[in-house]
Amino acid sequence: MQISPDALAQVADYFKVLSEVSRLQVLCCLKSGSKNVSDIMEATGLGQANVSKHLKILTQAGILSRKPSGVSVYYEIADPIIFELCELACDRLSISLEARSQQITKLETWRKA
Amino acid sequence: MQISPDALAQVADYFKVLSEVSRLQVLCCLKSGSKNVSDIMEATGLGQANVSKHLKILTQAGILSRKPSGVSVYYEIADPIIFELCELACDRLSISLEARSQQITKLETWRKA
DNA sequence: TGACTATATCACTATATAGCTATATAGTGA
DNA sequence: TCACTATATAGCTATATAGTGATATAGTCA
Repeated sequence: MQISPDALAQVADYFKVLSEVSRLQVLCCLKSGSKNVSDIMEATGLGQANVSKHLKILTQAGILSRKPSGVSVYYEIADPIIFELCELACDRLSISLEARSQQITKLETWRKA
Repeated sequence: MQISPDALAQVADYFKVLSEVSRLQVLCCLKSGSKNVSDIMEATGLGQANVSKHLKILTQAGILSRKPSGVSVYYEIADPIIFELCELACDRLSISLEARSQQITKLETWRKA
């Protein structure tokens, strides 16, 4: 193993941030542009404390940027790379779904033979 | 929100598989080629039951393929895309490390001023 | 200043899972 | 068949964290 566990831990932490549905929902609803916390709550249906917590995690990971404006706070995507990551993951998922359906087809062919 | 939480859940699950140091260690040690469970145990230093569990998770996610051979079982990377994912994550991490060190530099410049 | 609103944080519960030990299963050679 | 080895699984504990309700903080307007 050439890569140190410490370095891998950073990568793992980064993926962990992206491994929660609620956070992905937040990212999706910010894809169209900057929003404040109330907007995000409405768009995602998540509770206020919960949204706040997720926003903090995403911001600390460098994925979102935080811009207070008057009494509210606007968040926006700081790092569009995450969408590339998500697309890669989606590609992989669609491939594996295809593979699965091919297997099912194969099984059915087998059963009929 | 256009994307259904169900679809996001699949993406989240995929990232979750990649969000554990032990599993990244396994992937790293398989980057050079197929290995059996004992080899993986030795390369990673993980316990047998634990390795077995992680291998199952990675295989079910479609990331590894499993090939029994006699009394042992060889695993190999089924989907090299994961390394692209990891590289993207690493790029992002190095960028944020850079940004952080720039901020520190900025702070120090400020302090000296 | 005080009332009001938006956001952040705290304290808690419930759930998920990494890692461990012990055990089960499967393949191999006597 | 039995003994042996490699891998998988079951049961367990400890830890992490998502979500919630209550509270704290900060900005705005009267």
